[in-house]
Amino acid sequence: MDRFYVTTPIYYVNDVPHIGHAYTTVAADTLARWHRLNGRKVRFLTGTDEHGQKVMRAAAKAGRTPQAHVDLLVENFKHLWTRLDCGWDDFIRTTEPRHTTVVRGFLQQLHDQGHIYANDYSGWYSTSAERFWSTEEVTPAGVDPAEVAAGRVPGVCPDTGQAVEWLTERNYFFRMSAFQDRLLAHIEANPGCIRPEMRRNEVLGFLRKPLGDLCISRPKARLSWGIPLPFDEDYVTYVWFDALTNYVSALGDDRATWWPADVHLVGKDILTFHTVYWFSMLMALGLEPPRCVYAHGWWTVRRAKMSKSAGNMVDPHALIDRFGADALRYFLLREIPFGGDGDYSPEGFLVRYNADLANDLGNLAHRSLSMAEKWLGGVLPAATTPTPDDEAFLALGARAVDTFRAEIEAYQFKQALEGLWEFIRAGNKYLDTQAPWTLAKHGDTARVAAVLRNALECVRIAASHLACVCPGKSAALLAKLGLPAPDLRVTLDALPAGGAVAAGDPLFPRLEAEPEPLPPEVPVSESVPAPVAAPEMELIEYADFAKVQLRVGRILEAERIPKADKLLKLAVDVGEAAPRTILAGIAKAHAPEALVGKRVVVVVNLKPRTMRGFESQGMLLAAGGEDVAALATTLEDIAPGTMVK
RNA sequence: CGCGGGGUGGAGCAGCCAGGUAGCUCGUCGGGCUCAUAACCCGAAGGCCGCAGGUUCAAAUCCUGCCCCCGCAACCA
Repeated sequence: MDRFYVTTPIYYVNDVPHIGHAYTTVAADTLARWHRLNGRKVRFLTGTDEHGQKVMRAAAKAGRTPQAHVDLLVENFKHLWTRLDCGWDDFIRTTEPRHTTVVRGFLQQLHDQGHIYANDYSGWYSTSAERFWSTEEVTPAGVDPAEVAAGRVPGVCPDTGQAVEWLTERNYFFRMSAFQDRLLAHIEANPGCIRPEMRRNEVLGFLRKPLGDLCISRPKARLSWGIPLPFDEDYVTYVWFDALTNYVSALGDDRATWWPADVHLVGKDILTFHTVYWFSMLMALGLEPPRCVYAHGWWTVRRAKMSKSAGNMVDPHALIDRFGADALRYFLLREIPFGGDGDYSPEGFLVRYNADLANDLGNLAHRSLSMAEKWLGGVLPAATTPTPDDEAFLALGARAVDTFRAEIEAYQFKQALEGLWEFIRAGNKYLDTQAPWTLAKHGDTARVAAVLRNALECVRIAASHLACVCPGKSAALLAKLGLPAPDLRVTLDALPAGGAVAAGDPLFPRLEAEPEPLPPEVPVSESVPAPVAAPEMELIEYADFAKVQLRVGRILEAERIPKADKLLKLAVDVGEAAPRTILAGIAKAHAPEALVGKRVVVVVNLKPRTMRGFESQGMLLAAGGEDVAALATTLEDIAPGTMVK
């Protein structure tokens, strides 16, 4: 098995790349570099997912054709990967003919083999959300779904709150259910095929429930920007069927060489698609499932979820600007266990950078090289017979390298780097113990040479192994040692005697915290060349606004609702005979008792809606996103019921 | 009882599956060194391993119950 095929997901081209995208890609690139270093044939695939409604809308707003639009946007990703030193072997775009041809071929094959059937699908369709919902999903809380099914109570879209209509639509389905048993058997027989183990258990749990068939078509009338079905041009291919196929379509004629993939790296959010859907698709097509799907965790920012609305997306470009690509790559892989969630903060980044890169590694390299310049004239001495101390030092190196090798091949980057750093720290300790500066004073030039040479071999071993994690700095460091390429051998006689070495500037200069907060929470980097479509604002007439009736209200009572984290039940005086019952999703930001007596602004002519068994007779105005609902109020104390306009 | 993850010295984590001296990084304090990027090396302080029971010669580790936190789901008109 001397080949290694690693993939990232294809990223949705309409997204602005953030630290999460960078994470997966850096991990994949590191694996690719590592296996290449070890002489294996490697193929590293990444790419972009370019179909779908969002792209079409964004293109329309920008006044471009969808294709022209994605041609522009794809550069966002390529540019970032280039800056991050991520050297893909292949970059697949789902709009390329080499991809669409394979998708259509797969669909035709499954169709011919009877794995695809047409069926009328009936369900509640929400025009606003552009999707179907089940009866349970559109049933207002506290209502018997049977009432909705019978048409006595109108259903509402859970996403948009708009009305839904019962629609019957002909669609094509993949008989995924037929593969349930085989899927289960495969995953049980191959413990390593879904990792970490926790994720595998999740999938197994999912597969123990009845598995439905997969709708793999969308009527063109609703969605035109996609790959037409080969056997019915009135439909386009479901986005996941399209997207997942990329891992095979990118191989072209080399499929026999590279399939099955050694590992698909994915985020935990798309695990089901990459296991249940993808495995069963491959089984139906007569292809092997990938050897491993590895689901990693998510990054939070200062313990908060990263989201566009919170405006805390971490922009990799800003971090590269300040710390360099290699430091970012190191941080991503070293900071958190691969598989778990992790937290990013500028302070944490700085600590990691200074402690590991500047102090441990950078300083070891710099002090060793400086001493070599000072006492050896910058010339590498010949290797000598190691003393017991030297042997012990080398043994630590061997152990560190063993750990590094084993852990990285098990996708445990954090542990791999921790292992390597034990040797780097040991290098600093070795220098302190051997104290070449004292030896130099006593004129023991032979031992000074031997000690410094050994320290430089340690630097060489560390730098060589880091070639996969920090390719730029690794090359720079090896160049200081006079080496043109990494040399992974764990010996004390690898460096060529007589070679010139020079300290030069520190590799990772120590950085102080900036007085102003570090800048990585910029929403969109200016260094991204491609434009991002500006949000287009629809203008309305005054008459439209006048339809909304607002009044000042005073909160009389407020209480939590059982089993609802976000919902508060309020009694609000809006100047009417009786107070209104209003449900508001503000429980995260406001304690009920603190709300009583407060003035709020209420929409009084909104259709009542039942949630959690209570009818809400209005809506409070509030600023902010999900968890930061700042309630709107009036500056002056004014009587409940007063109109607001 | 919706699903899952987690509670270990000031911070972040490992150890738990295969019970038996509680380990690492950062921080703090003291010392050393002076080759080096105020870096490096040594030492110390600091933990009843969420709570309560149980099994055992022995529990952070196994079992039971409870409490708390975080995701997802539900829920934000």
